Amino acid sequence: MVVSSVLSPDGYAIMNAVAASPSPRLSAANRPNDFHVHPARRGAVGDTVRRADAQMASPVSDYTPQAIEKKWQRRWTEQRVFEVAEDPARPKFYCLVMFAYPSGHAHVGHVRNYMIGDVVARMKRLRGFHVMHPFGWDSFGLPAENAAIEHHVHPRTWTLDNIAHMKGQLQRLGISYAWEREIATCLPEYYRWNQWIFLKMFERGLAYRRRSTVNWCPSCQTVLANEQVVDGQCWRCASDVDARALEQWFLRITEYAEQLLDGIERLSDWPEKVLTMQRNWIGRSEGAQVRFPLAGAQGEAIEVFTTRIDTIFGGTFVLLAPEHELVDRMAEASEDPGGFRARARRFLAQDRTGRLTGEIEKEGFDTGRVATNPFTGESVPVWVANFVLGEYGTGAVMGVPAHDQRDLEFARKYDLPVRVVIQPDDGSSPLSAEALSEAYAGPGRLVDSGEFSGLSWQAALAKMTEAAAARGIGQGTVQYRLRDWGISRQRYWGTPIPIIHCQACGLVPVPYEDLPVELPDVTAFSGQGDSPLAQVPEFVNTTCPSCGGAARRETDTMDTFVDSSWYFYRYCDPNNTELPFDPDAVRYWAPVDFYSGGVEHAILHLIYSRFFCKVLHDLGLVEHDEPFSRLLTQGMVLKGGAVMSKSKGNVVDPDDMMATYGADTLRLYETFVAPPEKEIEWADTGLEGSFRFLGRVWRLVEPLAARLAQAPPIESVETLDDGERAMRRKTHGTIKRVSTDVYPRVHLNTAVSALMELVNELYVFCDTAGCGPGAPATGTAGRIQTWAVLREAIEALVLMLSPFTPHLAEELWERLGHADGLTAARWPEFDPAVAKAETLVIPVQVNGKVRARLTVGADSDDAALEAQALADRQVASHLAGKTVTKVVVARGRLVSIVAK
RNA sequence: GCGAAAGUGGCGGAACUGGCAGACGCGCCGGAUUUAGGAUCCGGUAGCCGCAGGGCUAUGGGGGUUCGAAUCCCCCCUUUCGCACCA
Repeated sequence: MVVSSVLSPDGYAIMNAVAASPSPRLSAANRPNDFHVHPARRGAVGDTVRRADAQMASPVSDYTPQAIEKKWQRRWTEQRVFEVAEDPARPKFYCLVMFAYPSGHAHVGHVRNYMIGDVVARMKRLRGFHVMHPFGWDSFGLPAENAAIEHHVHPRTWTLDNIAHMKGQLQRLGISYAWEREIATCLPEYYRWNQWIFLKMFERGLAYRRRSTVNWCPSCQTVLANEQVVDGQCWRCASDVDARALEQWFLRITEYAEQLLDGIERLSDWPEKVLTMQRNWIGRSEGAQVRFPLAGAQGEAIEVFTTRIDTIFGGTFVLLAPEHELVDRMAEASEDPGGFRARARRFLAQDRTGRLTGEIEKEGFDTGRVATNPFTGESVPVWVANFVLGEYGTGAVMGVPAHDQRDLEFARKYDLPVRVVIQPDDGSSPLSAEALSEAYAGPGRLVDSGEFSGLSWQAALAKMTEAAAARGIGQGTVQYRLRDWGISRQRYWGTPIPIIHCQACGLVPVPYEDLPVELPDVTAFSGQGDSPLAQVPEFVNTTCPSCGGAARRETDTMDTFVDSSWYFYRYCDPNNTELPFDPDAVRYWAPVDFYSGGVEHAILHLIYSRFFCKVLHDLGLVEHDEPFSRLLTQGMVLKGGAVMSKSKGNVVDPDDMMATYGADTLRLYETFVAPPEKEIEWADTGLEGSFRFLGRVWRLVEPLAARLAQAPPIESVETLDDGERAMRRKTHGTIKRVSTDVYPRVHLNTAVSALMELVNELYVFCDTAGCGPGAPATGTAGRIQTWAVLREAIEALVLMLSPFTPHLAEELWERLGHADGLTAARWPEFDPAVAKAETLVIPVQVNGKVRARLTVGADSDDAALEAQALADRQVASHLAGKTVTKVVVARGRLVSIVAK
């Protein structure tokens, strides 16, 4: 699906939106003219050049980025240089940046994101890889719907206009995207495959329905997203928000909990930080489920989950979550069912808001029922407690106040018994239940625990779990913090869930051939009442595909995280009308080799994508089992200490920067200012420095370009003088550094600084060698090889600069006589023989302090170095009156002398 | 509270496997050029002492390992991020 060729259902031509002219700010008519900062070129390369300048009287072009950038962007588009198709003969590289939510305008924070990907993609391309670098739009979601409600603009119009504008911005930045693979998740050509995958999951029992609570505004009669709840109140009408239980759709991600956890071990190229966050999110804990028989209820028992079965003899009460299914039945059987329920309900409400605000006082009430601790045989009271969670474990816990802080606080508050069953065995004084002010959760030995007394707590864990199983009162089990993924949204701007509700047949999947279930064209968005889709009778009323009777469509739409959980596969085959993607195309491109994006997606997006990958793997559609080989989480761009956002009004627009300095300067600055992972505080002042550098490159290369294009190749090393060999050494040293800094290290800032060093050295070289534009072909030194050396250095410079500043590089490359552009060029080859130093400067330490530096031949042996160091005048003066006890020679690096 | 990452000049940052701390850039100072400003080119720029050769002190603080520590180990402080009644 190519966005620019698609007509949306309401006839809105996306093509028009996408092809809209660039921002008026940049149109030729009103572009600021005062940009011209180089009225004349003076003294670029020292005196020689100035003299030459005067002789030649040739007009010298200034660096005028806007003209250059426009020229090359047009050429790249016309020649479709970034388009790629599968080619098994060439090594592939899939370079991905997180796609964008089309919020309206890109800001310099987005630019930084996309620049990291573009530098890597462009460099890999030059290194001979077949690079796919796609882009697209995560274009469903709440903001479009909010815009519809507030400004009466259709979400589709709002979204597509934003896409058009942002696409223009990205194109003006010269990012090397394979635009022919562009996708937008809000188009039926995309979202039908969300529906397809959903149906596959439904067939496998991975998509299911159950009751779950949502935020409900009683006044607007509508469901609210968390972000629409402000201080517990509706964002629109300020009514207090309620909890309401609805039947909702879930994806059974918990089925993959173990696989998702195991996979983390193999993600060696992900940041440790992200892996830790994912591990915690999955939250595996091993423990046991134990049944506490409920008195007065034939055969019924309360099942509790515990990670500390070793403390069970100290379990003096049982706590139920307010949402526990027993609570309702206990209320029914109690003397005052109404009061009972009211107390439980109060906790439920409190729990929701408590989660949003932070702290809640621990509270509970006695159900009046008792259960039996199956290990002690004692009767223990059953309470309902607000801090026990229905969704974790079994929704019930045993209260062990001596060894759990929350239980202790609870027991003290309600005067429940406390019993110490673990005594520390590190020699500290024994614990007593009465004096206990803090629960003891540390190691120790069991006491007052019947036959288990005397065991270490770890031994007891195993023994007692075994015992529970043997006696039929429990078993060892594993719990996850991870919960199933609720994907139902009572929203318009999302993927309709392809299910039909039939009175007779129940939940009936929409047949595959009827996909997509398209969004109806709702025009009025009030933000009130039922799900918007439920208000469209033509959409809702349908016939059952199974029995042909009257039926209703599901009116929930999908969470937008579904869209983003597999989009990277769609890029591999964006026009497929038979399947979400051709497995062969994905086999060639996937997994993603390099994925870069914001750390804010470290958990949800990345874990959902990993989940989808594993499901698609089980469906036989993909072969690999992890979607992203390498992940880089890039730092945010702050302004005034805050993330840029429209609401904060601290957005820096890249168009403003481009108008003043050009895209290349902005690109260079954002990669040079800090390492990619680090967050940065935006400051305009640094841009000047980057602009200055590019001007310096231009003034170095452009006047010499025509001459260099005629320069011969380097003949032989013997013909070069010291300065020329030194220049080549610098050139190849820089090639080595930049080659590894850009990838795999992705230390883009140090790559740029290496290039700056090269330019500095080139200026000095030109000055001393007399290589001005007016110099004779043989150079002032009469050496034709000088030009050969210079050509090698400057071509390497231009090539290595090209991932960062592609427009400038293309222009200079062309002027250097390469008519076929950088697309046909190859990354410069590093030659270790050339880079090898002829002499080394070796520091000499005496008792750990540098006292001298020796200039020695690169192949001096250790004995010679040691002798030379000891003979040094400075060293000798520091050794006077002392005895040398030890000399360490680190070959090629340093001599360290120890003396007393 | 738990987990993770990070603390280096006036500022952004560099130092790859333990081997010359401060690359590169910003800013600032000086010089050249210029009628002037701007731009450009050249030089200087961690602190302290010294006329100088040179010396001393410095990578959040304190200990340790080592011939040698920004880097490794222990303790502490600070900051940022993530999760948080998870049984």
